[in-house]
Formats: sequence, C-alpha cells, structure tokens
Amino acid sequence: MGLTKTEGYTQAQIELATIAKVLGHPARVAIVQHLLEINACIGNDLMDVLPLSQPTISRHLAELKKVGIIQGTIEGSSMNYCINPHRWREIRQMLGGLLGKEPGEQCC
Amino acid sequence: MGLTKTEGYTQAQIELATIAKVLGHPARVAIVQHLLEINACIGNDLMDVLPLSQPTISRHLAELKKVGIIQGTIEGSSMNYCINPHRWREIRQMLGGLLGKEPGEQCC
DNA sequence: TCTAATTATTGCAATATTGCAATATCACAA
DNA sequence: TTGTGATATTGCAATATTGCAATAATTAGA
Repeated sequence: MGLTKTEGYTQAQIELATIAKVLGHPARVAIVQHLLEINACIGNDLMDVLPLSQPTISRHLAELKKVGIIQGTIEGSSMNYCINPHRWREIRQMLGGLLGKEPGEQCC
Repeated sequence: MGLTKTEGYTQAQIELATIAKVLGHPARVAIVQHLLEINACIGNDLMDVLPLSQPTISRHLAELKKVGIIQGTIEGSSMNYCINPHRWREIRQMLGGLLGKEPGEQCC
C-alpha cells in the first residue's frame, strides 16, 4: 500500500528511519554537504550545484527543513539556508548510536 | 517522475544516499538493530520481532542484502542472516564522514 | 507603479515503495 | 514419496516520491 506501518516500532526506530530516509536522496546529501562546506548559502546557489530545476530543489529543501536538518531565514527577497547545528549533533548521536555498534565476528 | 536522477552527483553521494535510503524504514532499522544485538539470527525469529508478514519481511531482508549490510547463508531449510562486519564498518565510515563534519556557528 | 529577481506552490505524469495473500521452492523427515 | 517447515517470489492495490512547467507570492530597485 506504499504506506509504512508505524505501530510495533519504538519511537527511536521511527525517528532514526525518518532521518535516514531524508538523507536517502543524492540531492539532499549534496545539499547537506554543500551547506556544511560553506556554512551558509542562499538557495539560488544550489541551482549551480545540483542538476535539478528550481522547484525541485525547493522541494528537497523543504524536506530537509521538515526534519530540522536545515533552517532558513529570509534575507530580503532571497533565503539563507544553513545547517541547524543543535539538530545536526542530535542526528549524529542518533545515527552514531546505531552505526557505532560493533558487529560480532563473522558468523555466517 | 518518481525516478531519481543520477547524473550530476558524485559516486560517493549516490552510494551514501543509497545506504541511507535502505536504512530509511523502521522495519529495516529494527532488523539491523536486532542482528547487531544477537549477532546471528534465523529469519523466522523476525516474525516475532516485527509487525509484518513473512513475505514483507523477506522483502526488507532482500533490500538490506542488496546493499551488503547483511549476508545470509543457507542452514538446512532455514536462513542464517547476520551483519556483514566488513561492510558495516565501511558504511560507518561513509555515514560517519558526513555526520562527523562540524557545522559552523549558528548563522541564520 | 512597473519590472526583475527570488523562492514557494500547484498540477500533472511517471515511477517507486509498501504490504498482504497466494503460490512456488527447497530441504528434511516420516 | 509425501508431507511439513522455512523462505522466496509473484501479483495485485494503495500510497509515496520525484521531476518539471506553470504560476503565485514577495521583495527590491528603477
């Protein structure tokens, strides 16, 4: 049904999956990398960085914003998007908590 | 068109997004956590762990296997799935490389 | 005011994802 | 050989995602 079940999982699992899902598109990975790199950016710069149209970029930005990875403030008639540092560390904790687990020895 | 463009991104960005996407579902997060926890598992155990039917679980396992996170060996008429330790560390490196970047000071 | 620049939203069309029921496969045991 | 248990595959149906063109909304400047 294209609809992900949510009952039967912990809140942490759902949050983790939600974050991972948002990072699950090369355009959004590229946006995050770019923002981390230059540490601030007006949305229009992204037109030169991504192989996508302006509306599509706007959509990806909206999704990153929805989970709090980025935040934007209005700067005249343009936008200033940047990483939300607090949220970013939170996400690092969440994903790091999973990734940090050591798998046992080769078992099969 | 529901189809993600791949030209215009680096191979690393695409790989990173692919991994993140696979982890972008609570069932798959739960499977990975479970496998890391018990360090081996026959697929049928998952019926008790996940709120999903057997065919659906099988599909999620196939997706985890496709990107190499898990591997399975045949054990009689059942399967032994476990984390691929080498691949897991590789993934930790990839995602860690992104997550580890420090965002600058609050800028907007 | 009129226009240009910038970003967001809407409206499609195409493809992908998720889920279950039904069925197929395969190994093992009786 | 027949049946049982375990897993995979197929075949839907419903929803989600991705992308662009067109358009709206907003601000700044002439």
